[in-house]
Amino acid sequence: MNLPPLVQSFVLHFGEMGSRWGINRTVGQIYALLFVSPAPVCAEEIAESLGISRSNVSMSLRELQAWNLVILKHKPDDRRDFFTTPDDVWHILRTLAEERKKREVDPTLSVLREILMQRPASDAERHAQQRMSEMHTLIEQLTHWYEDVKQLETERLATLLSLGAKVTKLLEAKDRVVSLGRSRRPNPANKS
Amino acid sequence: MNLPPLVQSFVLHFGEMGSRWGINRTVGQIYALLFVSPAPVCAEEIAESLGISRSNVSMSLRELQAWNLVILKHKPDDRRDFFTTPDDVWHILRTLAEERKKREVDPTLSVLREILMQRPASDAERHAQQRMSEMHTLIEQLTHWYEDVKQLETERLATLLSLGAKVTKLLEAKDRVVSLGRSRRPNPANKS
DNA sequence: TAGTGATTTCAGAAATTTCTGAAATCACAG
DNA sequence: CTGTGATTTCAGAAATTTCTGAAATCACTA
Repeated sequence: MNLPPLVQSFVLHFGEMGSRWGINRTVGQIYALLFVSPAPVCAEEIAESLGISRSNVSMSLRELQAWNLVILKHKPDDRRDFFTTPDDVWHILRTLAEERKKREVDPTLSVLREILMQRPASDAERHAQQRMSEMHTLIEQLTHWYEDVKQLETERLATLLSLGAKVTKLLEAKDRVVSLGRSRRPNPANKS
Repeated sequence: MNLPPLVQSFVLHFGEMGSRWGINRTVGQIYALLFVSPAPVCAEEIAESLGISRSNVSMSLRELQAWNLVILKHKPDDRRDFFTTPDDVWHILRTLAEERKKREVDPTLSVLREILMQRPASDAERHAQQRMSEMHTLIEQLTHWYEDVKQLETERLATLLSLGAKVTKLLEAKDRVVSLGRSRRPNPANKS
């Protein structure tokens, strides 16, 4: 591996990190390299920079493409493919979230749903279903929230993020306003 | 493996899923088994139920304990350890988030910070630092948000979740109220 | 203190994943 | 068509991870 030292630390770290997720070392390293490169890089150069075989690069790039994490570029009068990552880190975050959901959450949800359809044949199964149903409910809540907020434009999302828990303050304020409204002009349709 | 069919599907799925995260098949299976079991289970019984060696169970339980995902229980007049998962799925979610952050996010943040302290020795390094700084900023925003909302009680958190993107509506409403207030009683300290 | 049963450790076996080099395929130019 | 260079595929090699059984340790009792 022959890279500027600062880039090398980053690449190596992503390699190690990669294996802590499901992706492997090489894939992580390639991604890191592309992320910090000032211009699109061709496969040959990746292999050289990281000191790995050409074929390994080919397979790892395929993997990254399956994750929608790299972009193909071309230069005029050059048949080779060049690769980059999207510029916008928010965009990258969204892709990552989407892909991980697809791979990790969706299959679990569908298994849970399937199991919950079945009729329990014993107390043990009845209890197990109860637990799975709790899990199912939680995951559904989380994915609904996700589907909802992922529609937001980045700017709004960032605002929301920076507000953090302060939004609850806002909620309280709203509640106060609403109940204030109610006490002045009580709504007979409201049972509480 | 000799389990009620419905439990078995769940356990097998978690095994497969496990390897898609960083944890291995056995750890995933054991966790799933404990999660749906009506009462604490001892190591011997886990080994039997899943058809794996006693020593493998021991090591995997150790791993789960490192993740704070299991609880030890004892029965009177029984020296053996019995294991369960916490009851509350929200609590489990929090633990999971905390541990993954600790293992996946924190080390990355610290590597990024370290690299960003260094003086770039070339244009390539300067550009790389620029990119890493974008990544660093984004991750910091996300972790700040996380540190903030994780303090909320579960009930509030659930409310927030179910609101989803609708909170932005609330923000807009607030903005309207604020600007309304301003136009009627302009604040000279406010430059905009 | 010796004995008993539960648990953990750990070296090596087994399984799985990752990586490579050689061959095949592909896309284009002459 | 034929040649050239880029890319992909894939069988097996290499590396890594997971799993086991035997031995060691531990905690407690008699």
